[in-house]
Amino acid sequence: MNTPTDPNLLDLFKTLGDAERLKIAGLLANEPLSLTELSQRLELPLNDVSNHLAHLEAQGLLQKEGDAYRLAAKALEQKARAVLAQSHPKVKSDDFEGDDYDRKILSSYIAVDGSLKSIPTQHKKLMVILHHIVKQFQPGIRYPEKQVNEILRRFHEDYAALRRYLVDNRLMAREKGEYWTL
Amino acid sequence: MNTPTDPNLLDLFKTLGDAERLKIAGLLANEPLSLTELSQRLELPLNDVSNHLAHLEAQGLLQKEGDAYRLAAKALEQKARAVLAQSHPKVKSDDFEGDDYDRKILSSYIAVDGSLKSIPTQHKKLMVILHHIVKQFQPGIRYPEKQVNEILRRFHEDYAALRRYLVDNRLMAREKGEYWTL
DNA sequence: AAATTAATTCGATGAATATCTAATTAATTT
DNA sequence: AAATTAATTAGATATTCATCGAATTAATTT
Repeated sequence: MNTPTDPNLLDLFKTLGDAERLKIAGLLANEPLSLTELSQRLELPLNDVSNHLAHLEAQGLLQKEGDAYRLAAKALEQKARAVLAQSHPKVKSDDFEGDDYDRKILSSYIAVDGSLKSIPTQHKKLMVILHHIVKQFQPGIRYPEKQVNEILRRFHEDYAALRRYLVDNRLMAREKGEYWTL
Repeated sequence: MNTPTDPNLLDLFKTLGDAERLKIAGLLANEPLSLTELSQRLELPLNDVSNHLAHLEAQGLLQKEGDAYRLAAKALEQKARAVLAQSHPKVKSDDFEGDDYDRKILSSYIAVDGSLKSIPTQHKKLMVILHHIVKQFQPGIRYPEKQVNEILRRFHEDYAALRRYLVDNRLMAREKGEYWTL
C-alpha cells in the first residue's frame, strides 16, 4: 500500500498529467470547493469529478474541510522537493568510495564536470583513474569501438590512449572491434 | 509556439507521466548518456528512445553534450518552482482591491483562513463584508439553499444570518429554494 | 419512513498515445 | 564512393484511461 508521502513520482505525474485534474488542482489551490461546486465550475459530470478527486486524494494532494476540498500545498511542496532531490546529480556514492589514496587521486584528477584534467603518467595513479573510468561500462554488454570512444571522450580527448590503457591493463577485453569489461 | 520556459504544466506532467521517460530522466539526472546507451540500459528499441527524448527535449528538460544527453536540472528546478507558485493560494488580487476603507474593514474582519472573525453590526461595514462574500457565487448559476449554506458556513457558523443579509440587501435573490447573484 | 438529493461505483465506448514493424534519412567508416 | 551504422520518421497495432450512461449506495430533507 502506498502512503501518500512515499514519492511515487510516476503516479504523481500521471495524476497531474490530465487536463481536468490539473484544472481541479488549480482551482483548489486558490479556494476550497465542494464536489458539486467543482462539477458546476468545470461543467463536468459529477461522477467524473468524483473520480478525479479520488485520484488526487490517492496522491495525498487534497485535504478535506467539511465537504469542501483544498489543495494540500504542503504535500505538493514536499513532492516538488523530492523531484529536485532526484534530479540533482548527487555524486554517486561509489564514485568516490574506496580508500583515502584513491579518493585523493580522483579528486585531484577529475574536474567538476567529471572529465579528466590530464592522464596520469605514474602507473599507480593511472590505475586508480582507469578503475574509475571502467565503471562507465555495464558488465555483460559488448560495446562497439565507436561507442567506447564516445564514452571515453567524455573523460579525455585522447580517448584512444585511454582505450589502449584499459585493454593493456586487462580492465577491458577486445575482440573483432567489440569491447567488454572483465 | 511553446518556448521551453513557458510553464505549460500539463504537458510537462504528461511527458514525465510515462514510465520509460521518467526512467530516462532519472538516468540522465545522474550521468550523461547517449541515445544508444539509453537504448541498451533500458532494453528499449532505439526509435522509441529517440521519440521519448524528443518529448523530454520539447519540454526543455534536456541539454546535449556531444551526443550524450543530460537532464537540465536548472530547467527542472524552475519548473518545480512554477508548480509551487501556482499551488500557493495567492490572495486573489480582487479580494482586497477597492478603496482604502473597504480594505481596512476586510483585513480587520477576515482571518487568515478567509473566515469571518465576527459579523459586523454597523450597516456600512456589513455591506463591505457582504460584497466580499457574494463573490463566492458565480453569476448565472442557481444554487440550492443547501449549497448556499455550505459556502456561507466557510465564513461564519451563522450562515443563516449571512444568507438573510445577502437577500435583504439585494445582493442575492431567492425563488423556490434557489439562490443566485444579482 | 418516504422521498429527494448527493456521491460513489460499475461497465462500455472512444480517444489518445506508447509500442512495434518497417522504411527513410543522416552520418561514419572503410 | 560504397557500405555500414546511427538516428529519425511513418504507419499500424495495442493498451491505457478518460469520458459517458446507468445503476447503486449514502446521506438529507420533508
